[in-house]
Amino acid sequence: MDVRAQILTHATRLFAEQGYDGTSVQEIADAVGIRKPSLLYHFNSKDELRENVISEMLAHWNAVLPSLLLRATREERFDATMEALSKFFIEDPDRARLMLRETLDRPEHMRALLKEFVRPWIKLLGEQLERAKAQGMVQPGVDPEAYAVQVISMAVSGTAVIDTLQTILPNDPLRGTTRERHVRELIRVARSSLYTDKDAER
Amino acid sequence: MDVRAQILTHATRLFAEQGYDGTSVQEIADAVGIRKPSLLYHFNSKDELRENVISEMLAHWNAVLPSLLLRATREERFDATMEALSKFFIEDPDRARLMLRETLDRPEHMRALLKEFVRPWIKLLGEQLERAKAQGMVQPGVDPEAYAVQVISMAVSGTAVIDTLQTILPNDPLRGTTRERHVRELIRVARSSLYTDKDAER
DNA sequence: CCTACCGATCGGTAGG
DNA sequence: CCTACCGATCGGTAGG
Repeated sequence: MDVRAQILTHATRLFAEQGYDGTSVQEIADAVGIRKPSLLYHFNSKDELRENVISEMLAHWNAVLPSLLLRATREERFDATMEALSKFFIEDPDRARLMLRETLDRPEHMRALLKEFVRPWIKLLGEQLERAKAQGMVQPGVDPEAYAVQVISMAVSGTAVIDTLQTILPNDPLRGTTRERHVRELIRVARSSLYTDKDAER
Repeated sequence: MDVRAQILTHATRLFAEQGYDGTSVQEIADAVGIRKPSLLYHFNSKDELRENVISEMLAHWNAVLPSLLLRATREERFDATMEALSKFFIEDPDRARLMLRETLDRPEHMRALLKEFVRPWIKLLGEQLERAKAQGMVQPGVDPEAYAVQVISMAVSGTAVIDTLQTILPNDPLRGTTRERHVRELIRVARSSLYTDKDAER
């Protein structure tokens, strides 16, 4: 792996764990095993490094998520899609944490990113749900776009904090680990609050 | 208002907006209108100030939330309770943002706080839902404790990021503002994924 | 609650 | 990619 990629990897991890202001350039350089000025040769400033970390992550999302969301049209594929969406974040909680931190630290920047990368998908999903609603497949009370936003935000923020919630949602021999219980309940909640056909559950 | 309270107020706001590491003691002192060493006379260190900010907020919670959660037993009161819970966070989004930041920045500390202040309520709520489930009032698929955690985490993190989500969930003349749509959908999702009696909706 | 001051660390630059 | 170094700011202390 070349140095640039190594810097991005360690910066992503440290920014997610400690935040941008809580992480020094020195710390990242130490993790990579180079001197601070060497790092600043590859990325001209700490801020430029942060922007590259974010945009690299969004690029990864854009390569994976679209194919996931497109499958969400049909009910029988809903479980699979939600599960994949959760898995995408759970397999690397740093993704969710970084997004959440950027939302808290630079709301205006995040607004621009959401508008460009997420809004089109919400709109598409909203339209599909609107049609399903007209056909009576979706509960009449549903606000399709608000629902879509709700579910995505549940998946992201849920994943970001799940390890900390372990204390209040213990492992259960019958129900599985905290993570399993949390993901299963997330999918169940999302599912049973959407479709009309309640018998299709489980 | 005495100086101590002023310091806490401004520190709460600034920590919520910019984070602990993103806020200097100087900045807080400026907001209050005193010199930095004067602030450090009231709170011996920045860390001590942070601890006071957090514990003051938890004290506020503990004065308000218990009475809310106790009302959650009966279905007919569910809407009112969820609405009050959402309103509690929405009326001052800094509360939610601060909690979320503390969870990201100091997960071990937050774990201790959750264990002490939140876990008992989750357990109680879980037991009540378990009984309601035995009576057939609650859907068979529900994991009561996981559900309770899910709903609270939805309310907290949803509130923390709602202003930023405005871009992807626009105001709608028919459905109201972003906040209204978000809160309404949150309540609908929480409600319709819990009870058996679907006709009681709306 | 203030002035004056401290060592440590911050992001970043010069020059090779 | 390194050594050497910069001014600015950090949290915090002494002393009144």
